[in-house]
Amino acid sequence: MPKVKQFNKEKVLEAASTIFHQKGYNGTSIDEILKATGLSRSSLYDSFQDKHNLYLQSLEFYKQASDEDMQVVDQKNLNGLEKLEYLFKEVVDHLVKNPDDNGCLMVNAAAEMSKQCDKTSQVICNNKENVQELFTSWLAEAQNSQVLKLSKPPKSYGSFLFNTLCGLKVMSQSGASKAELSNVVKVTLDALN
Amino acid sequence: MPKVKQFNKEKVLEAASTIFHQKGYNGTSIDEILKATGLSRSSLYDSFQDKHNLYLQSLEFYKQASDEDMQVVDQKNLNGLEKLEYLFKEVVDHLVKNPDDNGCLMVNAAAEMSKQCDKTSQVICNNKENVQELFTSWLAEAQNSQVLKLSKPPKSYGSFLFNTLCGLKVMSQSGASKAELSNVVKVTLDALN
DNA sequence: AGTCTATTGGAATATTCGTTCCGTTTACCT
DNA sequence: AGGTAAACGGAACGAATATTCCAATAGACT
Repeated sequence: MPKVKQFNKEKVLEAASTIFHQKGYNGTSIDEILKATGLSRSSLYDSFQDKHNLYLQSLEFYKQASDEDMQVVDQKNLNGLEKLEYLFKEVVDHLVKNPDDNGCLMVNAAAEMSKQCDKTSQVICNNKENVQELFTSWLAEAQNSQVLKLSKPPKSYGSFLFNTLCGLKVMSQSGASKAELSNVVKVTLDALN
Repeated sequence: MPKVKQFNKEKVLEAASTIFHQKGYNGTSIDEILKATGLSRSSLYDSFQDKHNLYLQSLEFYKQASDEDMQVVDQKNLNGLEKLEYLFKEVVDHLVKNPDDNGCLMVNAAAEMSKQCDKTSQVICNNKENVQELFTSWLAEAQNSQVLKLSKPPKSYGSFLFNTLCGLKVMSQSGASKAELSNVVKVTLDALN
């Protein structure tokens, strides 16, 4: 075998997803990507084909990472409602503490790319379905264990909660304070009755 | 006086805001703007300074137009809750009927530009405050006329409703159906108790 | 030890980008 | 009617863009 790779694919995708997150697809140049990832120009094209492909892989990486975050919450010893409370609190904290992150890559990708790139919109759509299903399962669990008494099917609230989540990520980009975001979460969770 | 302008500034801003809406700031080239607006290259730079300035003016135009839409709803002979119902129904209808529009320029600008351009984020922030205040006033009216009995201050629900609105515009970009969006609106409005 | 080959650095390319510039046009004013 | 100056059309500019190419490198195999 020849010379061995001097970069770690996961680290590269993490750095790439961070800069795409901050500046968007069209707002990020190859030179910026090279600087952010430490990759050489040739390695980027050899290993990731082109900018667009790297973007898609970065999106998938980001989705996978946030999936894992959610799995961690899911495996905590909490009831469904507590999991929701925990997750939303975590989201608000993260949005407030990392303003440079620029909200949420998935939301930004939906805004910038969903109508321009079918593959991007597929990732976004899959993410939406996954998160909604997880929320729905938490709600069903809370209902089964009599923590909640929902007046509508859990699925209705699942998409409602996902909608709130998307909203939070936009509002954090629109000058909302932590108090405001926390208030939105409170009103949302109080609506589960 | 010299030769008279062959374009209408409002029409130009409308066309420009449409294409920025569809393709974003970085995704739209000057050539595309010229084609969309019918402007000549010189007229664009003579009258709008540069691309960035045209973008800001387009944003303001868009904000003003949506302000006017809201004023129309505000002046209808409806109580506060009915105004909310009417507006949200209108938003969902518009999002579903105009998929090519690409959601909402204000949301897309928040995602793409808020961290890159202070002037953009000011417009976005102003819009947020305006809409929240209007929602809050509708809620207060509904409460005063005993249409609603809110368990929290109207302002709390004002930002909650704005958050839902932002969420809808992201979800419509994420593959949500009209039924799903309508469901979100229903759950949201049912939460006003 | 020497060959092989994936990896790498960086020059080079062709396009596209936003912007400037200038000559021409044309409606208004005196 | 003619001079004036704003508006226009389009060529031209340099900078930045994404991508390709090739020579140099260096680790793994025989």
